[in-house]
Amino acid sequence: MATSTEDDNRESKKKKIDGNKDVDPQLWHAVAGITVQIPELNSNIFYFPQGHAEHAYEPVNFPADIKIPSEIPCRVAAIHYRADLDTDEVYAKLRLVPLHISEVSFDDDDVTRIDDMSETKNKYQFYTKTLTQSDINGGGLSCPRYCAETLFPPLDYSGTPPSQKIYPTDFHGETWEFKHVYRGMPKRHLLSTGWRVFVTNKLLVSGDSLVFARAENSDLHIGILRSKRLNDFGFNPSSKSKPGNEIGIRLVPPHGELKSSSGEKDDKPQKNELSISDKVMGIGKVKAEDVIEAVKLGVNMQPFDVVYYPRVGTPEFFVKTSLIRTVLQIRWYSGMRFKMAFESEDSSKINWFMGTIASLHTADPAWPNSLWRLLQVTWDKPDLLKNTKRVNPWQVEIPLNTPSIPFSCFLPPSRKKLRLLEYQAFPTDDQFSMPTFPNYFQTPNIPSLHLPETNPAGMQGARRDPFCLSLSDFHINKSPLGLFKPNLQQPFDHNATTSMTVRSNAVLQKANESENVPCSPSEKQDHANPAQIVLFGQTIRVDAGNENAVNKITNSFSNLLQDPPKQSSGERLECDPENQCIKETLAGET
Amino acid sequence: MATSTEDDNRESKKKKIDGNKDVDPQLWHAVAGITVQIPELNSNIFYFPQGHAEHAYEPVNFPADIKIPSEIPCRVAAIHYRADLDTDEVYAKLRLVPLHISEVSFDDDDVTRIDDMSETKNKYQFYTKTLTQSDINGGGLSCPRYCAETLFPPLDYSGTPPSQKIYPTDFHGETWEFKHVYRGMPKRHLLSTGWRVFVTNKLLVSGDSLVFARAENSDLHIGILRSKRLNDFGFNPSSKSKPGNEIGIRLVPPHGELKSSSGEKDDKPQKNELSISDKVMGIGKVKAEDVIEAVKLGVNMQPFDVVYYPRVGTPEFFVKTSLIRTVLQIRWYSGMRFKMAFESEDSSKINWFMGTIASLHTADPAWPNSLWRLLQVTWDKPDLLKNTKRVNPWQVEIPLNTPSIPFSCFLPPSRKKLRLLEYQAFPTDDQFSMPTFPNYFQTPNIPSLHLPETNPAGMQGARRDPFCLSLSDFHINKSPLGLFKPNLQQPFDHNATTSMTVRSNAVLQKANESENVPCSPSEKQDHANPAQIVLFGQTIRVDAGNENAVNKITNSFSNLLQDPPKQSSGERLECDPENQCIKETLAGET
DNA sequence: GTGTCGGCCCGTAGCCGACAA
DNA sequence: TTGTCGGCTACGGGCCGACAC
Repeated sequence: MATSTEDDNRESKKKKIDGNKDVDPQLWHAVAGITVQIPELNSNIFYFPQGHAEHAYEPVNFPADIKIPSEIPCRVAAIHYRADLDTDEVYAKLRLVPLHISEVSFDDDDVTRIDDMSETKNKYQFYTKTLTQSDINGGGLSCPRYCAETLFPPLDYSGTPPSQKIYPTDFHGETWEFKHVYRGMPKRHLLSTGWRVFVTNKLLVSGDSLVFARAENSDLHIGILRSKRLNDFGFNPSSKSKPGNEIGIRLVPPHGELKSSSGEKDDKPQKNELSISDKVMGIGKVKAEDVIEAVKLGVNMQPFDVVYYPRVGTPEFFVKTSLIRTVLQIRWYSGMRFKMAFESEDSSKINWFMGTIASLHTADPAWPNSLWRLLQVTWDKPDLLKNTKRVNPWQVEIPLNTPSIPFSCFLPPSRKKLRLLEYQAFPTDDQFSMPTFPNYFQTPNIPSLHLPETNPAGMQGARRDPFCLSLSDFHINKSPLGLFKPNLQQPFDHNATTSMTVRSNAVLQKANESENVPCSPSEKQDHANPAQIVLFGQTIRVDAGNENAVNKITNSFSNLLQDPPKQSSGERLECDPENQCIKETLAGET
Repeated sequence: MATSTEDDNRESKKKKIDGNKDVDPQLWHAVAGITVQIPELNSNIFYFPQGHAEHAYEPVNFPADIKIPSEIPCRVAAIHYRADLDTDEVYAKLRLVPLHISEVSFDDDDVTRIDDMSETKNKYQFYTKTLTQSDINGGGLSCPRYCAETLFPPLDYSGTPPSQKIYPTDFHGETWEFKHVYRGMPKRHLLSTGWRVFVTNKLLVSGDSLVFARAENSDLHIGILRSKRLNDFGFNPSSKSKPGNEIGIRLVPPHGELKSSSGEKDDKPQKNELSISDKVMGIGKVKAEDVIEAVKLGVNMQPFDVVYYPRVGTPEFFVKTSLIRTVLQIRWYSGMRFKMAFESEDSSKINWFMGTIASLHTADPAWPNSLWRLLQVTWDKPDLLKNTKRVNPWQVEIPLNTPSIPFSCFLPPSRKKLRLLEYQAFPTDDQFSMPTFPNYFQTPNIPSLHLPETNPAGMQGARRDPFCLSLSDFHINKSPLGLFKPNLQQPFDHNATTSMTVRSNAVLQKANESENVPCSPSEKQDHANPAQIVLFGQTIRVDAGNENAVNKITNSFSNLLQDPPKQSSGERLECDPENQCIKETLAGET
């Protein structure tokens, strides 16, 4: 439908008919946002009804007659990566299969991986351009040389001016036609004819980003990454979310089909009119009844589907079990310093914001034991984040060398085991004992955890601690946006913050080792011989690239429960961030 | 919002905020369609769940666990006349209060009328223009001289060319600005600047009608009457309703907000794109759950609200009790000739179609005793009405002198009472004995009816029977569209059809007496002294203008039950159509 | 190398009278 | 009297190089 010339017989049109087809996961992630992570197929997660409810566009009144747990352990049975037919907004549809407590694994490597290697491969070359005012209002798109020369088909420069047609396809398989011309003085690459149609059709505004992706077969794809101006919970200073709503959820009626400005009822163009970004960002996308239906099925141990729109901005409501385990291994206290990642305004990089935990309160009295938005926080720059008052513990990172930590949480390495009693002697009365999750950890196959501590002294002052993997590493390695790398490699000031990660590092398994700089950047690993380990009676195959993850888990447990498992690469031991950073356990030793 | 000049301080904008306010009933009726009638406030009606379900845009699955009657008697406790904020489509919201059988009145005059007189007054002058292709595609609206000179503010003809701005307000209170210019050779009135904006905004197409209304204070109003091209149940030959659906209900998903053509995803204008008329007409507007909710409340004798979009085209699902009584007094049989009113394609007049009752079958086996769409019919011109197979008995009129009536249903006047037994001897095996409604009629205050017959011999061949009021009269008198009168006065060929009305004539109370030609057109009535009558132990005040209705009812019953009530104007007695036309009763005499 | 600006050109929306039914 | 048509015109979309950061 976008290609209007008659001489081409490329397939256009018709694609909209066959409903919503899946988008390539790499393309999907390229526009989902740099902070978005979707659990692996078959991995175990905790599903949070509260978090799901935040994704609804209307208030969710959970039925009072059934007891709804604050979280439901599930297996991820299916993942569909898709794009909204109206807005192009990406979303993921996950099928979750509730698990009995006895079935829950907190180990990332219990996942049966299907085609892990194929996912690892970078099938695309990406370029992301944030649209300027001139791109929108002017006659065409000013296309950076790198994008034109690297991703577009080779241009015959003999023309006057040199020009060609390019035919990228959007996430629905629709093909668009643009005139690509090299002209001006000095010469530059422009997309002229066809660009206006695209802007109008996709309702682009300046600040939105365009993602070009060139597949291996030279096919060109085009995706849209809407501006996060009005993003999650008032990150933006001009946020319109109502004051007084501590969590900052905006409840608005669902927006219907998109209308272009020219289709508005008003005859004057309205400057205050909401753009599509406003409609996409910060607004829940699912129906309250869908949330309730999902919860009901989950409570009854029935499989259920959830739809997750990452650009809505509220956190994921499914969290890997391993990450929850990590969270539970941290002693949280009020006054604790942390940093948290936010997508930058042009969505191209991550901004880190420092804050302090003000208190630990459950967000909703209906779930007195929930981890959801457990942390009530204050920010060092409160004006920028004034509507973000509560965050999830798995969203934050704990910098190690922040001076404001009231007393060291890192105990000497000799003290291998701590009793709960000792924690209760801590002076901080906001100290939080996880109320529900110990139930999971006290099941037979997940014994109470007592993790080892190491001496953090050696880490102090390190410019980049080789023993500690940070969220920034995680994102560098995970992102298929290779072109973002220059930005991502300086996500925060390493002079000031050496980090203890809270987020799951299991994604490291997908990392390209050459980018896995913290340990031994120049050292190539042996991919030939996957090792096996035995953990809790389970045989786990250690794929190349998975060793880190396995090591982390096994190290975490090994000091407590059994002999150190076989190490496929011994030098990796000290690279384990959890071994380094997670020091405590909550349940008493059995 | 429509008024864009700065020099005016009329209120514009802002009106959309305060939700949906009521529209003046006269304005409302002007665009609801010429055949639409809404019962009076406080009148008694029967609510038909089946009919309500036809107004849903999705299949209605009534709960199987509760017994749902085919009709529920109700009092009309509130009426809101409104216009859809998106489409300008008019709709009525009625609050219905279920009645116990003992409370049901079949008498139009049990209604407590509030401000009857104010409603009677014609507060507006109307003009309706059906839009031509030139009006839509050309630069402006060709405005008939009558409309411009009668409804618009007086134009100063000294200009070159003479022109002014006019500021009509639509049904939402939004004001629009049009340049009204008198130019061309020969001179004519045109709306130029501003017209295009209105067409685009309201998504008008040729065939739609524009209703101008000038209020007494000279305020100008503008309403939209969408084309009925795709109207009720395939009246139009090009109807897109699916074959095989006998009733012809189209079940389509709800349409979202309107999109103008320019807002469509496709960059090419699509000729096959549905216009707003297609979206408005022939498509249910209410949710299935709303229907079910209404029915549930009704069954439990709780008040409930219903929303009725007259332009959807399926019949009203609330019918005055008096009309139902009339229906029950007619002996229906297969082979019976009838005529039925349909709105003409340009909505300006009524077309009458002749047909024959094929059989009497309940439309849905779930309601074996329902009157809803009881009549299965064949049409004299079946190609035009091929999807209208079933109609409600109260929708039709029975012409008296049609030769195809197999035998006279009008018995001699001396036979004042008939026994059911006699009917059962009739040869027509499709003869129908009303299965449920006798329950209502056998209640103490509505005794079994035995209505008088009069000799129809005198009526045969009458050019216009003074004793029989037809549907056409009804519409002439009811319609506030005074300008339609020239069309309406010849709704069908009086040489061929003298009619026995089936439709309620209670609306006569609103009639302007000077238009009430059948009886004594030149005679003015005495408005000074409202009379009272006693009927079934109830004192009924006979307002001026209500006498006809009261007379009809009282005459109908008087011969059976008690002494003739006081006649406020004796010469009106023979004017009663029911006295003339309703001949039979179904229940045996008690 | 690329964002922004002003100019120019061309397509078309919109207004017009001519003409005919 | 008013529907339709073709022409004219003014406006703005869209493409251009100049220029500056």
